[in-house]
Amino acid sequence: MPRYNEEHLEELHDRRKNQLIHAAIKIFARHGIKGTKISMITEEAEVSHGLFYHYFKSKEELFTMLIQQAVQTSVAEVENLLQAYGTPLEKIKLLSNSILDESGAPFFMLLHHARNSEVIPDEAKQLLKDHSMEVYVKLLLPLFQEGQETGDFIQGHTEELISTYLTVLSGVMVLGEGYTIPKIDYLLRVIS
Amino acid sequence: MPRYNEEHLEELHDRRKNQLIHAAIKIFARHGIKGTKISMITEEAEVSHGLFYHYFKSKEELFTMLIQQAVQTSVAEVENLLQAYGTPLEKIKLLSNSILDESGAPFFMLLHHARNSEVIPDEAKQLLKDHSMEVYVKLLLPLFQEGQETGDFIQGHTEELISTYLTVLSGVMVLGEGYTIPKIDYLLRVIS
Amino acid sequence: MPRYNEEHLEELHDRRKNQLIHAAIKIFARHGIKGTKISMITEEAEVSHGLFYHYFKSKEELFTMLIQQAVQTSVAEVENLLQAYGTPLEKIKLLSNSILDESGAPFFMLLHHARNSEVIPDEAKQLLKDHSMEVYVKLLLPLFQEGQETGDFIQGHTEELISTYLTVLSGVMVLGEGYTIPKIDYLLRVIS
Amino acid sequence: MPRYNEEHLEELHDRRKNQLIHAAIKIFARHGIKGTKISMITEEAEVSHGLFYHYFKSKEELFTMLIQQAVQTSVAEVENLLQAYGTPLEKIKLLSNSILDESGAPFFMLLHHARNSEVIPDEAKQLLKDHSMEVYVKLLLPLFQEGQETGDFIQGHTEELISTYLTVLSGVMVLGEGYTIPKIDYLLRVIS
DNA sequence: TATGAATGAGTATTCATTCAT
DNA sequence: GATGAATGAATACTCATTCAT
Repeated sequence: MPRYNEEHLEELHDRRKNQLIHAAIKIFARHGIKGTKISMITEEAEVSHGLFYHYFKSKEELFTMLIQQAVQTSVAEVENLLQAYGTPLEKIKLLSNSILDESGAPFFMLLHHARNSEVIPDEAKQLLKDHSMEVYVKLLLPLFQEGQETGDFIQGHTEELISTYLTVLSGVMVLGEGYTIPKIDYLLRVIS
Repeated sequence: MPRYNEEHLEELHDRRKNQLIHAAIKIFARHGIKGTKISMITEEAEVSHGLFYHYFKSKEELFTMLIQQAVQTSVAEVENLLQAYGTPLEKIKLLSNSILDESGAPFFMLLHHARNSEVIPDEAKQLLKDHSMEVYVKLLLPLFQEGQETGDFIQGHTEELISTYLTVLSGVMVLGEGYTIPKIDYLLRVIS
Repeated sequence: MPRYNEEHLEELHDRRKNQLIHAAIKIFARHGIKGTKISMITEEAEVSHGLFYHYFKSKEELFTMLIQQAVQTSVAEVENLLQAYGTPLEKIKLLSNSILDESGAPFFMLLHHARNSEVIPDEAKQLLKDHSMEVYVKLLLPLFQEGQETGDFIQGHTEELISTYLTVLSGVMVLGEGYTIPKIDYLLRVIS
Repeated sequence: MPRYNEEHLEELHDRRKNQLIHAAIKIFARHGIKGTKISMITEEAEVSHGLFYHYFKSKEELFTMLIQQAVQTSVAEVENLLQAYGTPLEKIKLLSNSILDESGAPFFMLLHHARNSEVIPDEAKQLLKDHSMEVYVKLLLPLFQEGQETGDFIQGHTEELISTYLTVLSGVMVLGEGYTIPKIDYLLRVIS
């Protein structure tokens, strides 16, 4: 048996783990918790199903972890956006684009499944409760107010405007196969 | 020989069946095929689980039937719409409203689950294949062309415009709890 | 509602009951206890499945009753045979014929299923224990001894001879569809 | 990577599978398809019920497979017999013996249940249709013709003679517990 | 009586999880 | 670590039996 040094082993460990995580995101996003079998994940990752349990304690634990990551990442992304240069419209366009490209979808689909699933772990439920639309509305409020002042965005109830736009964005992201993601300029018409 | 008339029996039969169908739509819409247990449906309908199998052969059969109904109903609804009086914009507003109210959501969610489920019966898969966005785009094409001519709708690639609007509508419908359905006038901005 | 007199009603009752019994014999004979559903019996008798329970307490009770009848009838038949006129060979030919014709088969198949079934009621098990091959061997012993003396039958261990012949007869009766019942003269060669 | 070699694993797999197959033959032979529960098979094989489904897709699939094997094996056995040395009578005695010993019974009982079962899979039904008595009659025809010429067997319609003997043999095999298998010389009297 | 809707115990099957190798 | 055999809790489905009409 060849001997690897510690570092190499750890790297291998992480690679395997990421392999499984990526597979899990993909499958969970499409099929939800109940709809995905461990074997679907391990087949996607091209490992044996037994190996799953070397890296994660259970299906639920992994699901919860992914939800947690998704929540954290998304809030961070919005916060970053606010620091960026540009007009409010440009920033929202930036945000929309970062969501609409391929990588954004699994995040929304994961949350979507979490929200509509009977069986998600309590911990995940709590995460979702703390992660309602309101959080984003609050974060984006200053930006939208500024946009309404500059005339970038249409007038009207600001919170409602934000919430509407995010809902449209979320909906489009959640649809999955069989639908073409709309061009961003169409979507921006909702608010500008 | 029975003491009550056949009609009564048949009516009873239909009532029960509808009770179960409504329960099933509600549960399937929320949890998908894998996520719904027969017991969830029968509890919702307040009958024993055994009774389910007096009315349907299996969970899959019922699911397929519901998909079939949904597809048929929706096409019929759009066709009806085209006959209605009013400007193109008014008609689309009518259509949107009939979708956005409570009753429309389960239909979209059902189709959504069907599209993303691994386990749906072959028959249902075929139904979905024949029921792509294209069908609706084709149906609505004359209406949108007219709308573009009258200035009701924005200019540009008509098919893309229809497809975009339907995608936005579908997305919003699919989200389920935790999101507020946007006001229709916001959505109409996408095309008008 | 037309009123029937008592007698008529009773006659109707008996007719129905016999209808069900005949259906049950036919179905039990072919499919055994576990393999026959109440609905198979009631369909054969062309009544609703609910009616079954107006006449019999349970599937098991009916099965046990049929076994009991079968046992009693068969012993009686053999006893009658012994009183008949004719040589031993003629008598055995008579017996064989009465078994090999259509009506005999269900009896053997019923007993066959009872013997090989895990789930038969305790009462039926007891009946079978008391109704082993030995009973018939004992009944037929004098006849066969006489037959061996007259040269009708071959020499050898008499009980074994009887038991062998009855086994062959039973086996042939039990086969059911897909087999042609052999001509009796072939079977009689076993003992004569 | 596994520490033991593939061969070992495969051998283990086969051993388990055979364990289950033998248990299944025994139980199916006695109780038929409907009468055997998976738990009866797995208890006989001393494994958990879940393991059954690692090796077979369903109860029906296993049953069909066993029927198929039985059919194939039996035809092969008869064909081998024809190549053996000896007089026709000796060959038939050989065949009868190989059937009458313990191992032959389950085969006949399996086919018997398959023929009389309502619920056997279509595939199994087809197998049985192709595997009627006629197949064997045709195979054995030359042997019996030779036997009739040499005087080993009695004169008369050859096909009928074969079919009768096979029926007697089958019947005896199908009876199961409660009957003693007759001595072969008695059975051979039917044809010699 | 006669019917078929309704119930629930019993069985088949699936699949997350454990564990020997 | 890696594999896949093994287990058993959870769930789908069947069918004998009851009961309102």
